[in-house]
Amino acid sequence: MSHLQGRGHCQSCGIRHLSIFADLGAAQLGSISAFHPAVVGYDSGEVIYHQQTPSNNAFTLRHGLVKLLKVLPNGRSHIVRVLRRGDLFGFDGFAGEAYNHTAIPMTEVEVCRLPLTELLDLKKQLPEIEQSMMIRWIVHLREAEDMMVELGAKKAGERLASFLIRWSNVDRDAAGWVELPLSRAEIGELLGLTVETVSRFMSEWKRQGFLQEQRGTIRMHQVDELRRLVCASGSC
Amino acid sequence: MSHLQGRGHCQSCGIRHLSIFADLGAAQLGSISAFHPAVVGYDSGEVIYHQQTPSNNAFTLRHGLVKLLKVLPNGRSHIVRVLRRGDLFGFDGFAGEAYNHTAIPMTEVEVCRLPLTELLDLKKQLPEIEQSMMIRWIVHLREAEDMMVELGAKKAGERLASFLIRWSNVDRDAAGWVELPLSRAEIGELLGLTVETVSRFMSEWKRQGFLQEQRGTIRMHQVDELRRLVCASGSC
DNA sequence: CGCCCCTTTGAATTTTGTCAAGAGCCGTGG
DNA sequence: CCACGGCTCTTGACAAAATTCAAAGGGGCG
Repeated sequence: MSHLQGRGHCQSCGIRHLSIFADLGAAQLGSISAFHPAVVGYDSGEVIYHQQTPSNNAFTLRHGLVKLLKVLPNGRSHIVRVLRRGDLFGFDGFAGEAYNHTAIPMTEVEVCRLPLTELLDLKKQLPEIEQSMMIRWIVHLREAEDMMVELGAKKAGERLASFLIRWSNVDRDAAGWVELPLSRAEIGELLGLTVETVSRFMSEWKRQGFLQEQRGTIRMHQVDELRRLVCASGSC
Repeated sequence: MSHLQGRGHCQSCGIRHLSIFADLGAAQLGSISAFHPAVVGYDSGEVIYHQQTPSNNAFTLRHGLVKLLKVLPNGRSHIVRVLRRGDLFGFDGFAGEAYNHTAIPMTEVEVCRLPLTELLDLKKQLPEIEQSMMIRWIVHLREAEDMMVELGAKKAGERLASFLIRWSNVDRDAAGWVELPLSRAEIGELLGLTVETVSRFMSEWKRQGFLQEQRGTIRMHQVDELRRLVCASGSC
């Protein structure tokens, strides 16, 4: 069950450097000292907010992973984005709109709940926050464009390969292992494929030695091989 | 060939009400009186800017249609968005990034070329502009999310149908006709389909009387029929 | 241990893409 | 004015890709 964990102190927050408050100087830090967003914990699979529900709060992800997904009336669903530490989400209310997607943790998570009215005030007062949010929007837009190309112009193997390559470029440990806490079904929902298709390619690549996997952790053994094989002729 | 048509006067601009300057009050209009963006004309098929090129100008589309597309190294390409009158585009430079896509007119067009440095100043001075740009980014992000669902979770017929339905909901004349200045190939690039697939569905629907077409203009004769047929079980 | 969920794999089927050819349309230049 | 070349669009036949259906294997957890 979700539970309030208390009030956050943005100034001393451990992930402030990843948040929209990252660029505040010492002088501006005082301005946010009165801002104590609720820190809320959620279990994997709970709903942080639901699509088409009024958007009154934005959130910053403190740790864990969150998926943003859209569900069609017929039950099919598509994951629109996977969020990481420091990501801001749920700000549709800034444009006067309801949430456009549903936010669900894929692991245990902790988020800061930021009331939009307060956040709007802060944003107006502090140009650094303004700027930081603008950059995030532009970057997300770019990522969304890139994802549309993945979905629209590439085939299954290419999509999966470039997803894995992208994924394994962050948080990879010294030995090259990366946590991949997505089920085959979730990878499918993200890439517009079925579970079976994802599974087939993964198995094939494991057989060929391009990829290793151990309980939710993968290692790209031969990124170049995989890239060459699947992204041949410049599709990745 | 593209050609400079002179300097624009934002205050009296005919499409100001559609632009990021729409919400300025009489008082603020003076602030932009010194801002005279170049007005530039382009022919269909020219390049306004090219992906991976430094982004120093944003643009506002005055009339005509522009497609934003991404080309993969292997030549495959995908249309990421189709712009209409009043749309702002090419602002990647705000995030310090090169253009993420290529902008090409699909008709003769006229744009205002807005130097990012000047636009940034205006944005800082006038909260209305700030606000207006923020809302646009959020809305684009929502549209991008919706498009990802189209591409990832729907099949050919469903994508095409919902595209046509969306398209015909704007600029439809009294008799129900809408200009559709996209070739089958372009519709395909937008929806992640081949020319042939698009053509097959269109022909089929014309045969069935759901759709009429005359030299670049279409009419959805029985939107409900089409919706029922193709979007059965709630996919649209 | 047994249950449940996730994954894998196979086989059949559907969907979409590919290739090829012909039809329609339009503008150019003879 | 008409013929020609270069387009886009359409259509068919076939191939490839991906989904669907079905069944079995595996691992974690109560």
